Amino acid sequence: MIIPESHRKRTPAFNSKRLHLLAAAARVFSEVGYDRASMRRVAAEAELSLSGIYHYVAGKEELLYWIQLHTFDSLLRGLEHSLDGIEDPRQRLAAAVSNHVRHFGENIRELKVCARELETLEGEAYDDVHLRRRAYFDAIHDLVKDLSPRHGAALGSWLATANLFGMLNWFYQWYDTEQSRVSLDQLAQQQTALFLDGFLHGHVPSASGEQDRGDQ
Amino acid sequence: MIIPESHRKRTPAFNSKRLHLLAAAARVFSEVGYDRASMRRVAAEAELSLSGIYHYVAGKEELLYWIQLHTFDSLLRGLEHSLDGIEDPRQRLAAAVSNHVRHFGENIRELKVCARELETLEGEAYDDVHLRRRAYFDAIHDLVKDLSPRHGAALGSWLATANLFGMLNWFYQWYDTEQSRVSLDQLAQQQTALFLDGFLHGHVPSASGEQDRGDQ
DNA sequence: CTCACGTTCGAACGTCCGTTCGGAAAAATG
DNA sequence: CATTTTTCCGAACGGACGTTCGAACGTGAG
Repeated sequence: MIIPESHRKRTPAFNSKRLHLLAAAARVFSEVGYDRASMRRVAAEAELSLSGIYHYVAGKEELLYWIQLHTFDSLLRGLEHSLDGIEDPRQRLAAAVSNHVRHFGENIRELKVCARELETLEGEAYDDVHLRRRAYFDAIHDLVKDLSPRHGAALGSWLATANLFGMLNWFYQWYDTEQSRVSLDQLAQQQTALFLDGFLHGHVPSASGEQDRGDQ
Repeated sequence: MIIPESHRKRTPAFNSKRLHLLAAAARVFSEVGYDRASMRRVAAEAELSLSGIYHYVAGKEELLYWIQLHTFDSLLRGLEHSLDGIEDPRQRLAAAVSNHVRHFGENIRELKVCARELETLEGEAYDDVHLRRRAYFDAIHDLVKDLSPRHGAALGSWLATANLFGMLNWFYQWYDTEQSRVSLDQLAQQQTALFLDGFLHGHVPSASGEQDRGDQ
């Protein structure tokens, strides 16, 4: 996991095939969880033989490692792009939430794996992913700090940010791609309004959305 | 898992010993996750032999089943008790949040197992736990609906409740019993204020608390 | 074509896991 | 006390898992 990225000769399709494998692994991991997911199942999903996997990655842990690394990188790059040119702190936070929700909607399997398996990796691999995770958290935390609420004894910005991540990351527990009646845009708007103004004062331009499934 | 609760003769200490076993299992499950937790490790933690476990439960799944059932029952009973005599919708929600946070603080291992292993059980066992989970969600949802925010096009109460659970349940990802600088009371107050009035308008009576650990 | 090397695979290995089983120890029962 | 039943355990079984290995296959370079 030291990412030596050994420079052996490789066929042109190598990288795209590895991405295909990672996507298949993300599907399996998100469906049954990392521990219950077997390499045999991943192989079947990737249309590869069991041993064929080990030509692209060194082992099961590395599958999770690359999935998480790519996802956090993508989240952070998307965030920076989303914030470009926006000055108003409120709108900047709204853009960040929108970016996060959009990523969740587009790559729900990878995000689910990231949210659920935060403590699975160990050693260098964990540290490596944790660095990205920390950078993303800090970036959002900075946005929250820039909001500077009027009251003197304000809510703790760190605690508020942690709770914001709770709102955003619990998403995968209840969001159902098929039967959801809220669009991702509406969802982002509602979550932004809820975080900034609360349930009592929050409002969104258009109609509200509801679902009908239960949750803890 | 049909809970036949066979009425064989049992020594007086049977129930307390089983609770001791469940607590040990909760410790192991919360530390390494249900799938990585081995019955051998649980046995060691419970100061029992491996095969001795099977005198108290039928298998590994039943350990998880009882932990989750007891926890949700305790949450729901605590909620009903907390709401007793309180009329104001705001204060009722505050009491609910306080109850949830207190349970988390006191039984963090069990709650962590509940939050993390929501989709692990299958069949009747899942349904049985899901019933309690659903009842708890509905109870909180009712409190949210009773808040009746002033604006016409309000935020969806279902979505808001789901996000509230996200705030509350993400807790275990970052709360560190040892080094936390926020008391559980302060935490509950801040989370209530954040949900009701948002980060911009929320305020709590006493000082705010901060931590210094990173998060996704 | 020939050769070298990236790619793929079937078969197998060693390990760890959940569970079972028969009997010993302990406790309850009379 | 004797007898029955609960409680506890060591040993082992069968299976699933991650990984390895050597050989076959495909492909591009000389």
